[in-house]
Amino acid sequence: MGIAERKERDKEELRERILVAAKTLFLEKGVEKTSIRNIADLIEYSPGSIYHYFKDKNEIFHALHQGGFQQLMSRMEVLAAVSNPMERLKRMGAIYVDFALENPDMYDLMFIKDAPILHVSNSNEEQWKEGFGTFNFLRSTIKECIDVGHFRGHEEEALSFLVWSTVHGMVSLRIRRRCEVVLAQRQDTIVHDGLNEFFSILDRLSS
Amino acid sequence: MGIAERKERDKEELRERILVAAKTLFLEKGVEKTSIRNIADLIEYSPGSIYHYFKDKNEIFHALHQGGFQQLMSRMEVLAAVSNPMERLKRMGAIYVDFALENPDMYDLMFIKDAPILHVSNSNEEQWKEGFGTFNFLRSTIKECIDVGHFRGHEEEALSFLVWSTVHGMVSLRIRRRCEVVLAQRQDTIVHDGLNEFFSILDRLSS
DNA sequence: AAAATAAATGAACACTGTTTAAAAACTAAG
DNA sequence: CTTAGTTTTTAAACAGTGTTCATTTATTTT
Repeated sequence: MGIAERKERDKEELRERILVAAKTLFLEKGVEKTSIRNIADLIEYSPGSIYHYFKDKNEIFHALHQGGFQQLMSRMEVLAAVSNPMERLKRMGAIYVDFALENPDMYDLMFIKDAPILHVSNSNEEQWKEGFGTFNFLRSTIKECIDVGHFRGHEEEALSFLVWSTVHGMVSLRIRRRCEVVLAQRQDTIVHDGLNEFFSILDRLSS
Repeated sequence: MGIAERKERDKEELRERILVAAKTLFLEKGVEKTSIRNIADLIEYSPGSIYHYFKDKNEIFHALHQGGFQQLMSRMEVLAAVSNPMERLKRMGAIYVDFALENPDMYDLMFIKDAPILHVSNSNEEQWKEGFGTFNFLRSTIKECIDVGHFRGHEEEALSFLVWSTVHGMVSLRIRRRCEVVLAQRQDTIVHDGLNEFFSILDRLSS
Protein backbone atom coordinates (compact mmCIF):
# COMPACT_ATOMS: atom_id res chain seq x y z
CA MET A 1 0.00 0.00 0.00
CA GLY A 2 3.06 2.26 -0.25
CA ILE A 3 2.22 3.26 -3.80
CA ALA A 4 -0.83 5.29 -2.90
CA GLU A 5 1.25 7.12 -0.33
CA ARG A 6 4.02 7.81 -2.79
CA LYS A 7 1.45 9.13 -5.28
CA GLU A 8 0.03 11.32 -2.55
CA ARG A 9 3.53 12.65 -1.91
CA ASP A 10 4.12 13.24 -5.61
CA LYS A 11 0.87 15.15 -5.83
CA GLU A 12 1.75 17.20 -2.81
CA GLU A 13 5.17 17.87 -4.31
CA LEU A 14 3.74 19.19 -7.55
CA ARG A 15 1.29 21.29 -5.57
CA GLU A 16 4.24 22.75 -3.74
CA ARG A 17 6.10 23.34 -7.00
CA ILE A 18 3.14 25.27 -8.33
CA LEU A 19 3.11 27.38 -5.17
CA VAL A 20 6.84 28.06 -5.36
CA ALA A 21 6.57 29.03 -9.02
CA ALA A 22 3.55 31.22 -8.32
CA LYS A 23 5.33 32.93 -5.46
CA THR A 24 8.46 33.50 -7.55
CA LEU A 25 6.52 35.06 -10.39
CA PHE A 26 4.37 37.06 -8.03
CA LEU A 27 7.37 38.54 -6.26
CA GLU A 28 8.85 39.31 -9.67
CA LYS A 29 5.94 40.88 -11.50
CA GLY A 30 3.00 41.09 -9.13
CA VAL A 31 -0.14 39.00 -8.80
CA GLU A 32 -2.19 40.62 -11.52
CA LYS A 33 0.57 40.38 -14.08
CA THR A 34 1.23 36.72 -13.34
CA SER A 35 -0.86 34.40 -15.48
CA ILE A 36 -1.67 30.73 -15.05
CA ARG A 37 0.25 30.17 -18.27
CA ASN A 38 3.31 31.88 -16.79
CA ILE A 39 3.20 29.53 -13.81
CA ALA A 40 2.65 26.53 -16.06
CA ASP A 41 5.61 27.53 -18.26
CA LEU A 42 7.90 27.81 -15.26
CA ILE A 43 7.12 24.32 -13.93
CA GLU A 44 6.98 22.95 -17.50
CA TYR A 45 3.39 21.71 -17.28
CA SER A 46 0.34 22.66 -19.28
CA PRO A 47 -1.93 25.43 -17.98
CA GLY A 48 -4.76 22.95 -17.55
CA SER A 49 -2.87 20.76 -15.07
CA ILE A 50 -2.79 23.52 -12.53
CA TYR A 51 -6.55 23.23 -12.24
CA HIS A 52 -6.14 19.70 -10.91
CA TYR A 53 -4.33 21.09 -7.91
CA PHE A 54 -6.08 24.39 -7.39
CA LYS A 55 -9.69 25.32 -8.03
CA ASP A 56 -8.71 28.65 -9.56
CA LYS A 57 -6.08 31.37 -9.49
CA ASN A 58 -7.48 32.79 -6.29
CA GLU A 59 -6.94 29.54 -4.44
CA ILE A 60 -3.27 29.59 -5.36
CA PHE A 61 -2.79 33.01 -3.89
CA HIS A 62 -4.92 32.18 -0.91
CA ALA A 63 -2.53 29.31 -0.16
CA LEU A 64 0.41 31.74 -0.32
CA HIS A 65 -1.62 34.10 1.83
CA GLN A 66 -1.88 31.47 4.58
CA GLY A 67 1.84 30.81 4.33
CA GLY A 68 2.46 34.50 4.91
CA PHE A 69 0.49 34.48 8.15
CA GLN A 70 2.41 31.47 9.37
CA GLN A 71 5.63 33.39 8.70
CA LEU A 72 4.40 36.46 10.56
CA MET A 73 3.09 34.34 13.45
CA SER A 74 6.39 32.53 13.81
CA ARG A 75 8.22 35.85 14.02
CA MET A 76 5.88 36.83 16.83
CA GLU A 77 6.76 33.76 18.86
CA VAL A 78 9.77 35.45 20.47
CA LEU A 79 7.31 37.82 22.14
CA ALA A 80 6.18 35.06 24.51
CA ALA A 81 9.37 35.71 26.44
CA VAL A 82 8.61 39.43 26.88
CA SER A 83 6.66 39.72 30.10
CA ASN A 84 6.22 43.50 30.19
CA PRO A 85 3.10 44.08 28.02
CA MET A 86 4.14 47.59 27.06
CA GLU A 87 7.52 46.35 25.91
CA ARG A 88 5.82 43.46 24.14
CA LEU A 89 3.47 45.83 22.32
CA LYS A 90 6.35 47.89 20.99
CA ARG A 91 8.39 44.85 19.96
CA MET A 92 5.26 43.55 18.25
CA GLY A 93 4.99 46.74 16.22
CA ALA A 94 8.64 46.51 15.22
CA ILE A 95 8.25 42.89 14.12
CA TYR A 96 5.13 43.78 12.14
CA VAL A 97 6.83 46.66 10.36
CA ASP A 98 10.01 44.70 9.64
CA PHE A 99 8.02 41.81 8.25
CA ALA A 100 6.10 44.17 5.97
CA LEU A 101 9.19 45.97 4.70
CA GLU A 102 11.15 42.74 4.19
CA ASN A 103 8.26 40.99 2.43
CA PRO A 104 6.37 43.84 0.79
CA ASP A 105 4.65 41.68 -1.80
CA MET A 106 3.57 39.12 0.77
CA TYR A 107 2.31 41.91 3.03
CA ASP A 108 0.48 43.39 0.09
CA LEU A 109 -1.21 40.06 -0.50
CA MET A 110 -2.12 39.66 3.17
CA PHE A 111 -3.32 43.14 4.09
CA ILE A 112 -3.79 45.31 1.02
CA LYS A 113 -4.98 43.29 -1.96
CA ASP A 114 -8.69 42.58 -1.96
CA ALA A 115 -9.01 39.43 -4.06
CA PRO A 116 -7.97 36.85 -1.43
CA ILE A 117 -10.39 38.20 1.17
CA LEU A 118 -13.33 38.12 -1.18
CA HIS A 119 -12.45 34.53 -1.94
CA VAL A 120 -12.67 33.66 1.73
CA SER A 121 -15.84 35.63 2.44
CA ASN A 122 -17.45 33.72 -0.40
CA SER A 123 -16.72 30.39 1.27
CA ASN A 124 -18.89 31.79 4.03
CA GLU A 125 -18.47 32.34 7.78
CA GLU A 126 -14.80 31.67 8.55
CA GLN A 127 -14.04 35.12 7.15
CA TRP A 128 -10.29 35.76 7.03
CA LYS A 129 -9.43 33.09 9.55
CA GLU A 130 -5.73 33.96 9.58
CA GLY A 131 -6.36 37.59 10.39
CA PHE A 132 -8.19 36.83 13.63
CA GLY A 133 -5.17 35.19 15.21
CA THR A 134 -2.86 38.15 14.76
CA PHE A 135 -5.43 40.75 15.82
CA ASN A 136 -6.42 38.76 18.90
CA PHE A 137 -2.78 38.70 19.87
CA LEU A 138 -2.59 42.48 19.59
CA ARG A 139 -5.86 42.94 21.48
CA SER A 140 -4.84 40.71 24.36
CA THR A 141 -1.53 42.55 24.68
CA ILE A 142 -3.30 45.89 24.79
CA LYS A 143 -5.75 44.51 27.34
CA GLU A 144 -2.80 43.53 29.48
CA CYS A 145 -1.43 47.05 29.15
CA ILE A 146 -4.75 48.51 30.26
CA ASP A 147 -5.02 46.02 33.14
CA VAL A 148 -1.58 47.07 34.33
CA GLY A 149 -2.71 50.69 34.34
CA HIS A 150 -1.52 52.04 30.99
CA PHE A 151 -3.68 53.88 28.43
CA ARG A 152 -5.97 55.32 31.06
CA GLY A 153 -9.17 56.64 29.52
CA HIS A 154 -8.80 54.50 26.42
CA GLU A 155 -10.84 51.52 25.33
CA GLU A 156 -9.49 48.12 24.35
CA GLU A 157 -11.14 47.46 21.00
CA ALA A 158 -10.84 50.90 19.46
CA LEU A 159 -7.29 51.37 20.69
CA SER A 160 -6.26 47.99 19.28
CA PHE A 161 -7.68 48.98 15.93
CA LEU A 162 -5.93 52.34 16.13
CA VAL A 163 -2.56 50.77 16.88
CA TRP A 164 -2.93 48.25 14.08
CA SER A 165 -4.02 51.02 11.71
CA THR A 166 -1.00 53.12 12.56
CA VAL A 167 1.57 50.49 11.66
CA HIS A 168 -0.48 49.25 8.74
CA GLY A 169 -0.86 52.80 7.48
CA MET A 170 2.85 53.46 7.49
CA VAL A 171 3.92 50.29 5.75
CA SER A 172 1.09 50.34 3.23
CA LEU A 173 1.82 53.93 2.23
CA ARG A 174 5.41 52.82 1.74
CA ILE A 175 4.56 49.65 -0.17
CA ARG A 176 2.08 51.39 -2.43
CA ARG A 177 4.61 54.12 -3.12
CA ARG A 178 2.87 57.10 -1.53
CA CYS A 179 6.02 58.21 0.29
CA GLU A 180 7.29 60.36 -2.54
CA VAL A 181 5.58 63.27 -0.79
CA VAL A 182 7.86 63.19 2.23
CA LEU A 183 11.24 64.92 2.07
CA ALA A 184 13.49 63.11 -0.40
CA GLN A 185 16.30 62.56 2.08
CA ARG A 186 13.90 61.05 4.62
CA GLN A 187 12.07 58.57 2.39
CA ASP A 188 14.30 55.60 3.17
CA THR A 189 13.93 55.96 6.91
CA ILE A 190 10.50 57.55 7.24
CA VAL A 191 8.69 54.36 8.28
CA HIS A 192 11.16 53.64 11.07
CA ASP A 193 11.22 57.30 12.05
CA GLY A 194 7.45 57.27 12.19
CA LEU A 195 7.51 54.08 14.25
CA ASN A 196 9.88 55.70 16.73
CA GLU A 197 7.60 58.71 17.02
CA PHE A 198 4.80 56.24 17.67
CA PHE A 199 6.81 54.49 20.37
CA SER A 200 7.51 57.74 22.15
CA ILE A 201 3.80 58.55 21.99
CA LEU A 202 2.98 55.16 23.49
CA ASP A 203 5.47 55.86 26.28
CA ARG A 204 3.69 59.09 27.09
CA LEU A 205 0.41 57.20 27.31
CA SER A 206 1.86 54.73 29.76
CA SER A 207 0.19 56.48 32.63
CA MET B 1 -13.41 81.03 -36.17
CA GLY B 2 -16.21 79.73 -33.90
CA ILE B 3 -16.22 76.33 -35.53
CA ALA B 4 -12.85 75.27 -34.25
CA GLU B 5 -13.94 76.33 -30.80
CA ARG B 6 -17.13 74.35 -31.02
CA LYS B 7 -15.17 71.29 -32.16
CA GLU B 8 -12.88 71.77 -29.24
CA ARG B 9 -15.90 71.90 -26.96
CA ASP B 10 -17.35 68.77 -28.56
CA LYS B 11 -14.11 66.96 -28.08
CA GLU B 12 -13.93 68.06 -24.48
CA GLU B 13 -17.52 66.96 -23.99
CA LEU B 14 -16.86 63.46 -25.28
CA ARG B 15 -13.76 63.27 -23.13
CA GLU B 16 -15.92 64.15 -20.19
CA ARG B 17 -18.51 61.55 -21.18
CA ILE B 18 -15.81 58.88 -21.26
CA LEU B 19 -14.71 59.92 -17.79
CA VAL B 20 -18.25 59.87 -16.41
CA ALA B 21 -18.86 56.45 -17.93
CA ALA B 22 -15.53 55.16 -16.62
CA LYS B 23 -16.27 56.49 -13.15
CA THR B 24 -19.76 54.95 -13.16
CA LEU B 25 -18.48 51.54 -14.15
CA PHE B 26 -15.55 51.78 -11.80
CA LEU B 27 -17.77 52.58 -8.81
CA GLU B 28 -20.00 49.68 -9.86
CA LYS B 29 -17.53 46.91 -10.51
CA GLY B 30 -14.05 48.18 -9.70
CA VAL B 31 -11.22 49.36 -11.92
CA GLU B 32 -9.80 45.98 -12.84
CA LYS B 33 -13.16 44.54 -13.83
CA THR B 34 -14.00 47.53 -16.00
CA SER B 35 -12.86 47.10 -19.59
CA ILE B 36 -12.40 49.65 -22.33
CA ARG B 37 -15.16 47.82 -24.19
CA ASN B 38 -17.50 48.29 -21.22
CA ILE B 39 -16.85 52.04 -21.26
CA ALA B 40 -17.27 52.17 -25.04
CA ASP B 41 -20.56 50.29 -24.82
CA LEU B 42 -21.92 52.69 -22.24
CA ILE B 43 -21.23 55.80 -24.28
CA GLU B 44 -22.18 53.97 -27.50
CA TYR B 45 -18.84 54.44 -29.21
CA SER B 46 -16.37 51.90 -30.51
CA PRO B 47 -13.53 50.78 -28.24
CA GLY B 48 -10.99 52.32 -30.60
CA SER B 49 -12.40 55.83 -30.27
CA ILE B 50 -11.46 56.03 -26.63
CA TYR B 51 -7.83 55.93 -27.66
CA HIS B 52 -8.31 59.24 -29.45
CA TYR B 53 -9.02 60.87 -26.10
CA PHE B 54 -6.83 58.89 -23.73
CA LYS B 55 -3.46 57.29 -24.34
CA ASP B 56 -4.43 54.14 -22.45
CA LYS B 57 -6.62 52.84 -19.65
CA ASN B 58 -4.26 54.19 -17.03
CA GLU B 59 -4.66 57.73 -18.32
CA ILE B 60 -8.42 57.52 -17.87
CA PHE B 61 -8.10 56.54 -14.25
CA HIS B 62 -5.35 59.06 -13.69
CA ALA B 63 -7.76 61.76 -14.81
CA LEU B 64 -10.35 60.52 -12.31
CA HIS B 65 -7.55 60.42 -9.77
CA GLN B 66 -6.88 64.13 -10.23
CA GLY B 67 -10.59 64.86 -9.90
CA GLY B 68 -10.60 63.05 -6.56
CA PHE B 69 -7.84 65.26 -5.20
CA GLN B 70 -9.70 68.38 -6.27
CA GLN B 71 -12.72 67.08 -4.34
CA LEU B 72 -10.67 66.38 -1.23
CA MET B 73 -8.91 69.74 -1.47
CA SER B 74 -12.19 71.62 -1.78
CA ARG B 75 -13.45 69.90 1.37
CA MET B 76 -10.34 71.11 3.14
CA GLU B 77 -11.03 74.74 2.25
CA VAL B 78 -13.25 75.29 5.29
CA LEU B 79 -10.14 74.72 7.42
CA ALA B 80 -8.78 78.11 6.39
CA ALA B 81 -11.23 79.61 8.88
CA VAL B 82 -9.90 77.48 11.77
CA SER B 83 -7.13 79.50 13.37
CA ASN B 84 -6.22 77.10 16.19
CA PRO B 85 -3.76 74.69 14.51
CA MET B 86 -4.56 71.85 16.92
CA GLU B 87 -8.26 72.20 16.20
CA ARG B 88 -7.48 72.46 12.50
CA LEU B 89 -5.43 69.27 12.61
CA LYS B 90 -8.28 67.33 14.16
CA ARG B 91 -10.90 68.71 11.79
CA MET B 92 -8.54 67.84 8.95
CA GLY B 93 -8.43 64.24 10.10
CA ALA B 94 -12.20 64.10 10.32
CA ILE B 95 -12.59 65.50 6.81
CA TYR B 96 -10.05 63.02 5.48
CA VAL B 97 -11.78 60.05 7.08
CA ASP B 98 -15.25 61.17 6.02
CA PHE B 99 -14.09 61.69 2.46
CA ALA B 100 -12.59 58.21 2.40
CA LEU B 101 -15.65 56.50 3.85
CA GLU B 102 -18.06 58.41 1.62
CA ASN B 103 -15.99 57.81 -1.52
CA PRO B 104 -14.27 54.50 -0.84
CA ASP B 105 -13.61 53.67 -4.49
CA MET B 106 -12.20 57.10 -5.18
CA TYR B 107 -10.04 56.89 -2.08
CA ASP B 108 -8.88 53.48 -3.16
CA LEU B 109 -7.86 54.91 -6.49
CA MET B 110 -6.05 57.84 -4.88
CA PHE B 111 -4.21 56.18 -2.01
CA ILE B 112 -4.31 52.39 -2.28
CA LYS B 113 -4.24 51.24 -5.90
CA ASP B 114 -0.79 51.21 -7.45
CA ALA B 115 -1.43 51.53 -11.18
CA PRO B 116 -2.05 55.31 -11.35
CA ILE B 117 1.07 56.10 -9.35
CA LEU B 118 3.29 53.97 -11.55
CA HIS B 119 1.84 55.78 -14.53
CA VAL B 120 2.93 59.09 -13.08
CA SER B 121 6.36 57.95 -11.98
CA ASN B 122 6.92 56.73 -15.54
CA SER B 123 6.28 60.21 -16.95
CA ASN B 124 9.25 61.18 -14.84
CA GLU B 125 9.93 63.75 -12.14
CA GLU B 126 6.58 65.34 -11.19
CA GLN B 127 5.84 62.19 -9.19
CA TRP B 128 2.30 62.19 -7.74
CA LYS B 129 1.83 65.93 -8.08
CA GLU B 130 -1.58 65.90 -6.41
CA GLY B 131 -0.34 64.11 -3.32
CA PHE B 132 2.18 66.84 -2.48
CA GLY B 133 -0.47 69.49 -1.99
CA THR B 134 -2.42 67.56 0.62
CA PHE B 135 0.63 66.37 2.52
CA ASN B 136 2.16 69.85 2.55
CA PHE B 137 -1.05 71.13 4.06
CA LEU B 138 -0.82 68.54 6.82
CA ARG B 139 2.86 69.24 7.40
CA SER B 140 2.38 72.99 7.68
CA THR B 141 -0.45 72.50 10.15
CA ILE B 142 1.70 70.24 12.30
CA LYS B 143 4.55 72.73 12.06
CA GLU B 144 2.20 75.38 13.38
CA CYS B 145 1.24 73.08 16.25
CA ILE B 146 4.90 72.57 17.12
CA ASP B 147 5.63 76.29 16.83
CA VAL B 148 2.80 76.99 19.27
CA GLY B 149 4.33 74.53 21.72
CA HIS B 150 2.49 71.28 21.10
CA PHE B 151 4.06 67.88 20.42
CA ARG B 152 7.16 68.69 22.44
CA GLY B 153 9.93 66.24 21.65
CA HIS B 154 8.48 65.30 18.31
CA GLU B 155 9.72 66.09 14.87
CA GLU B 156 7.76 67.70 12.06
CA GLU B 157 8.33 65.33 9.14
CA ALA B 158 8.09 62.00 10.93
CA LEU B 159 5.08 63.12 12.97
CA SER B 160 3.28 64.32 9.85
CA PHE B 161 3.86 60.96 8.23
CA LEU B 162 2.68 59.18 11.37
CA VAL B 163 -0.53 61.20 11.54
CA TRP B 164 -1.26 60.61 7.89
CA SER B 165 -0.49 56.92 8.29
CA THR B 166 -2.89 56.62 11.21
CA VAL B 167 -5.93 57.95 9.36
CA HIS B 168 -4.91 56.23 6.15
CA GLY B 169 -4.43 52.96 8.00
CA MET B 170 -7.89 53.04 9.52
CA VAL B 171 -9.78 53.87 6.35
CA SER B 172 -7.74 51.55 4.15
CA LEU B 173 -8.26 48.59 6.49
CA ARG B 174 -11.94 49.41 6.32
CA ILE B 175 -12.05 49.84 2.55
CA ARG B 176 -10.06 46.69 1.88
CA ARG B 177 -12.34 44.76 4.26
CA ARG B 178 -9.85 43.84 6.98
CA CYS B 179 -12.22 44.94 9.73
CA GLU B 180 -13.92 41.57 10.07
CA VAL B 181 -11.44 40.83 12.83
CA VAL B 182 -12.80 43.49 15.16
CA LEU B 183 -15.87 42.70 17.29
CA ALA B 184 -18.90 42.26 15.05
CA GLN B 185 -21.01 44.87 16.85
CA ARG B 186 -18.22 47.46 16.56
CA GLN B 187 -17.39 47.10 12.89
CA ASP B 188 -19.68 49.87 11.66
CA THR B 189 -18.27 52.45 14.04
CA ILE B 190 -14.72 51.24 14.53
CA VAL B 191 -13.12 53.82 12.22
CA HIS B 192 -14.80 56.73 13.98
CA ASP B 193 -14.13 55.15 17.37
CA GLY B 194 -10.50 54.80 16.41
CA LEU B 195 -10.43 58.39 15.22
CA ASN B 196 -11.81 59.58 18.56
CA GLU B 197 -9.17 57.59 20.40
CA PHE B 198 -6.63 59.28 18.15
CA PHE B 199 -8.05 62.72 18.94
CA SER B 200 -7.80 62.10 22.66
CA ILE B 201 -4.20 60.98 22.18
CA LEU B 202 -3.46 64.17 20.26
CA ASP B 203 -4.98 66.18 23.11
CA ARG B 204 -2.64 64.51 25.58
CA LEU B 205 0.30 65.44 23.37
CA SER B 206 -0.73 69.08 23.33
CA SER B 207 1.83 69.95 25.90
C1' DA C 1 -18.60 70.12 -55.97
C1' DA C 2 -13.88 68.60 -54.90
C1' DA C 3 -10.13 68.20 -51.91
C1' DA C 4 -8.41 68.02 -47.31
C1' DT C 5 -8.84 67.07 -42.68
C1' DA C 6 -10.60 64.96 -38.64
C1' DA C 7 -13.11 61.34 -36.21
C1' DA C 8 -14.94 56.80 -35.65
C1' DT C 9 -14.93 52.24 -36.75
C1' DG C 10 -14.29 47.19 -36.67
C1' DA C 11 -11.17 43.76 -37.42
C1' DA C 12 -6.98 41.92 -35.86
C1' DC C 13 -3.12 40.81 -32.44
C1' DA C 14 -1.49 38.90 -28.51
C1' DC C 15 -2.82 38.23 -24.31
C1' DT C 16 -5.95 36.59 -20.06
C1' DG C 17 -8.69 32.73 -16.80
C1' DT C 18 -11.07 28.67 -17.28
C1' DT C 19 -13.35 24.34 -19.21
C1' DT C 20 -13.27 19.94 -21.39
C1' DA C 21 -12.77 16.03 -24.51
C1' DA C 22 -9.14 13.32 -25.75
C1' DA C 23 -4.60 11.26 -25.00
C1' DA C 24 -1.00 9.50 -22.25
C1' DA C 25 0.80 7.36 -18.12
C1' DC C 26 0.43 4.47 -14.59
C1' DT C 27 -1.65 0.79 -11.43
C1' DA C 28 -4.09 -3.38 -10.47
C1' DA C 29 -6.30 -7.65 -11.68
C1' DG C 30 -6.71 -11.77 -14.39
C1' DC D 1 2.17 -10.29 -19.82
C1' DT D 2 -1.88 -8.48 -21.14
C1' DT D 3 -6.02 -6.23 -20.26
C1' DA D 4 -9.01 -3.18 -17.80
C1' DG D 5 -9.48 0.78 -14.94
C1' DT D 6 -7.71 5.13 -12.89
C1' DT D 7 -5.35 9.08 -12.65
C1' DT D 8 -2.71 12.62 -14.68
C1' DT D 9 -1.65 15.62 -18.45
C1' DT D 10 -2.54 17.76 -22.47
C1' DA D 11 -4.05 20.72 -26.34
C1' DA D 12 -7.70 23.01 -28.15
C1' DA D 13 -11.47 25.97 -27.50
C1' DC D 14 -14.36 29.81 -25.31
C1' DA D 15 -15.12 34.21 -23.94
C1' DG D 16 -12.98 37.81 -22.34
C1' DT D 17 -8.99 41.56 -21.97
C1' DG D 18 -5.88 46.10 -23.66
C1' DT D 19 -4.28 48.00 -27.67
C1' DT D 20 -3.23 49.08 -32.68
C1' DC D 21 -4.32 50.36 -37.32
C1' DA D 22 -5.97 50.44 -42.06
C1' DT D 23 -10.30 51.71 -43.69
C1' DT D 24 -14.55 54.03 -43.77
C1' DT D 25 -17.40 57.87 -42.51
C1' DA D 26 -18.24 62.65 -41.44
C1' DT D 27 -17.08 67.24 -41.48
C1' DT D 28 -14.71 71.48 -42.94
C1' DT D 29 -12.16 74.22 -46.20
C1' DT D 30 -11.04 75.52 -50.74
